[in-house]
Amino acid sequence: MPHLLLKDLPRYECLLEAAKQFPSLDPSACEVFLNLLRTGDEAFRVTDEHFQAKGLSQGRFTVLMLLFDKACGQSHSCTPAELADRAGVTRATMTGLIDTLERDAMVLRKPSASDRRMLSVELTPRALAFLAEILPEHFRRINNLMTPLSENERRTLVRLLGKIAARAAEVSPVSETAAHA
Amino acid sequence: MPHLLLKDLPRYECLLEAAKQFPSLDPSACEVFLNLLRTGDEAFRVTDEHFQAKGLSQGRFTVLMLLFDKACGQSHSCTPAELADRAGVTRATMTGLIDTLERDAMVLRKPSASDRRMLSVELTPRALAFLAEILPEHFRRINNLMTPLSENERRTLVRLLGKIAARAAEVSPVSETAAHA
DNA sequence: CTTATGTGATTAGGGGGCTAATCATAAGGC
DNA sequence: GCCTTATGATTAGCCCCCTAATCACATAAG
Repeated sequence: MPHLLLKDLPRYECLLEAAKQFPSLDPSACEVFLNLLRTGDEAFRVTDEHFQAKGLSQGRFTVLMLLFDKACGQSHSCTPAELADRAGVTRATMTGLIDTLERDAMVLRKPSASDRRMLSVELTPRALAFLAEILPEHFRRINNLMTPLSENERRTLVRLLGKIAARAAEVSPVSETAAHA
Repeated sequence: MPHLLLKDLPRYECLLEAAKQFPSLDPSACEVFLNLLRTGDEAFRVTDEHFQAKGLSQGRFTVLMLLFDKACGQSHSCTPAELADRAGVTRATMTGLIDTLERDAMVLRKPSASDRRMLSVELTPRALAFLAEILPEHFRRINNLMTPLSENERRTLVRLLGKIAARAAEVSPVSETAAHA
């Protein structure tokens, strides 16, 4: 779901104007920031539109992909805690996602033999068929979105985004509290 | 609030591997896509962290900024419909946002004199003082996030993001249905 | 004037995030 | 063995987003 954002980005001249009122405002930094958030949202929307048409949310898609990745490896299952950790959501949220996926017969909860506190979550055959149906179109949408960029531009973009992401990780590291809770 | 996303991006080799299974998967396009969404989320988090500490959400901040922009111009107020339109959310959502802002004494609802269906929403002095307090730190955080990029790199990044955003607007234009509902 | 239609705001109900609290089971110290 | 502590999953309750339905008022047609 897109973040709430100004639909019309402030124009550069407006930023220069506002900078007079707020000395700490750096117009070029703000411009990058606003464009980054908006483009991220637009890109998200392109794929989310497809998911919604198929009755999927981004959260449910992520869970299915994590389990699909597991299924391609050796282990066929995963605990809710591991899924929450890898998806970057709380365990409470993962409980809710698994609830709706189970209701839609996409996953199965199975008790763990070794530790009776734990569950193991598995994809159903229905989920595998569903993913095989939607993934090609998903990738096509991503390709289509990126067609305006040459291979060279893609490398540049990834490099510049990486600089920002690395800086963000320094400035406000993802808290480890969730993992300990 | 960040989109639910894989915390650990698939590495490039994994994308190449997965491409064998899905012919429609273009590794470089996917790489840009995943980095864009993740970096957008990280950037969002840097500012949202600050907002949350001040008891603000992104949605409420956007509404305050829209009204603040109005207040800097001539008109001191705005209808909920206009706010919803400019923020890119539904009117129902805007009703909820205004509810919580009014509860926190940040905005006032006033009946319109000319049309008794309409309201006008105004910032309170408390909101103005609040914005004056938090905005400098908000801009500082954005500057800090962008320090790794030179002015040249910023221009490049904005240009490349613009290409994607333009493509997204072509591929899946923002529906006008919300405005008509 | 009366009625149909359009438009502003709201409400009702659902999804999906979150935190904090709860409950069952494990594991370790005495 | 028993009690404390830690950890897995869940529940309860909040916020913010959505769509669809509702209500009040304006406006135009007959």
